[in-house]
Amino acid sequence: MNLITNLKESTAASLQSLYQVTIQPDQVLVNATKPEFEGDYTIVLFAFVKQLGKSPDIVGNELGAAMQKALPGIITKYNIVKGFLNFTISNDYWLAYITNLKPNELIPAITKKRKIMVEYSSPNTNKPLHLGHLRNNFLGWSIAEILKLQGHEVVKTCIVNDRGIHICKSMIAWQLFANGATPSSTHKKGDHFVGDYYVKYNDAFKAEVAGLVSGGMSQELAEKEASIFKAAQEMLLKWEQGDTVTLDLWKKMNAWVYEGFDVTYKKIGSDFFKTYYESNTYLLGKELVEEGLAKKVFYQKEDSSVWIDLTADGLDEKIVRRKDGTSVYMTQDIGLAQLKQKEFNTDASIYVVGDEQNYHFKVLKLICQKLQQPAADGIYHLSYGMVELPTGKMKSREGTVVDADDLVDEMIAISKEKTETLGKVDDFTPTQLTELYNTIGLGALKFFLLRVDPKKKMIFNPEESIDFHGFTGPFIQYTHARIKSILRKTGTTVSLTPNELLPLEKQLAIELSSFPAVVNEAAENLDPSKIAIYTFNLAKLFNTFYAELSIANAESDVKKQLRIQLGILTAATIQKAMSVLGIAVPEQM
RNA sequence: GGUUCGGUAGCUCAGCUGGAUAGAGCGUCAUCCUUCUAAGAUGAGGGCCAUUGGUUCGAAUCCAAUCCGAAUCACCA
Repeated sequence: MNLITNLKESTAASLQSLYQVTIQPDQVLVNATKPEFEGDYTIVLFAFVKQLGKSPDIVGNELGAAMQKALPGIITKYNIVKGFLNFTISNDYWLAYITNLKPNELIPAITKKRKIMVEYSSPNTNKPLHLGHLRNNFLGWSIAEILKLQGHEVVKTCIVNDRGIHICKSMIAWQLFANGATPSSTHKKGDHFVGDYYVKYNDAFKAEVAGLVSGGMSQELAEKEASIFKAAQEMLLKWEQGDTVTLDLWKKMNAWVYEGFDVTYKKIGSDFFKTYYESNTYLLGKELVEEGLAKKVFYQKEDSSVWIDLTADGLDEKIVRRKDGTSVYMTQDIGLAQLKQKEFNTDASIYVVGDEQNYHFKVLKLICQKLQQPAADGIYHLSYGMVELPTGKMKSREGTVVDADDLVDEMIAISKEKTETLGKVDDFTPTQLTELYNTIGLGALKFFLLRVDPKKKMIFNPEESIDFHGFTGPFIQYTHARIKSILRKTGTTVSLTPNELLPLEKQLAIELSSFPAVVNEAAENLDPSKIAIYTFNLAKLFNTFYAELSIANAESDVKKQLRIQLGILTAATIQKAMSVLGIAVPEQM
């Protein structure tokens, strides 16, 4: 059993037998003891003191003695300072812990396995991926891996927004301005090629509107009357009517985009078990509306449009079917939610979508619950904040975005440059070097985007390149490479039983022991940053350990073997933790 | 205006189910490579935790009000 859980339960049991009070183990607060006090773990006594009407010193002493008796061989001593009960855990406990821990069994299997869908990425086929998509992809992929590490079954999905007026805009612009150019004729990546025409559309549109406005038309009217906009609208209509010429163009241009996306996804390591296309799902939800009307969850207005009244839940009225009988975004999404649940029989469904859609998902979940859809309670919106530039928001139509491909390439180029300057990998083959540059460049980028709380918006300054020192991916990768370098020299065979433990060795053991709890926390909060922070702290601690104590030239063989074991476990924990962030750790760098 | 989310060091961020003297990284300054990889370590400096009031033995953390910022409140997706 986990030591902290053990301490909590033991505290509750001791309080019960000492004072006949019932306290839930969860209510016992166990902290790591602050370095300036003696001990390893601290129990805060104030909570019980009040209830018992005794002084903290008396409760502390009685509880401390009882705990020591209850956990023989684990608690060696205790002290009380101002209402804090500090326990010192025996070295033997930690030595046994280290000796018995297996590098491939760091995370205990959970008992309640669930089937969870994670939907992420959600690209539009009118533009290439940008920095915001990267945050989405890394978050989605990572949370899926964290849940898998815990033992859950995870289905990664992607919904591609491949239809609509915005797609028609780039199609129109291509017809008008491309002269039959293609990605291969211009040597451009397909998604970038198409994205350029989306920008061209907006330029032409703006110019046309400006012309109309200077001719005396109001801005609002000009935006509706611009011929290029009307052409896009007309195209959407043709698309919906199944016009073959339009559909062919649409298929052709989308194919270019997918070719480009594939390259990017492969590079950044995103993968999906199933991809849904909005062109296939946008009509979903029709029967659902009927069902909702029958269940009296929805109601119909005079103009025959269908609505749901959520005012009792503190929200608004929401339309679910237009008067012309077509379904809206919300209805499609409910339909898709139902489809996904049926297809995969999921217990829970996580949507990785930006926080501008918080309201949408709140409503989505509520409607699914009211319709009594299975697993409606298992809908979670992993809401993340925008990535902004120092100048403000990124806008695709204005071309002020940090492009995903460009950024990835730049990170890899920087890692190449730095690696060459340091000159530590002269024995690598060209293939190994390419792989290493990718590993480090992507590691820096992924760590940068995953180390902060997902729900907070973050600012990215393209002028300052992403760091390779300190709280970064490469720092952790470096620590791993360092450990592996030592282990290559010392070997990894451990046979002697250790018998003493220095403070730094103990600190490492304690840090290692908290990994499963960190994974749990990350999974419960859908927050990979918890793992990023933990891994950084572990690496930092190891580096201090490394600077203070020698492994290869330890004081004795027993010490050497103990430290080899600590090295093995630290490397394994770093590797595992980084792997769920999507970051590989090199053997040498 | 309603709802939701933010405001912590010069910058980027932890800490938020209340607990001991508020922590990292970057940047600045100073030390440490003839001993396991210096993408490292050690130290210094840097704070009215937005403001005010409340609850409490104890508040960055909880409550209320105020100020500042963002998102949303589409028959767009």
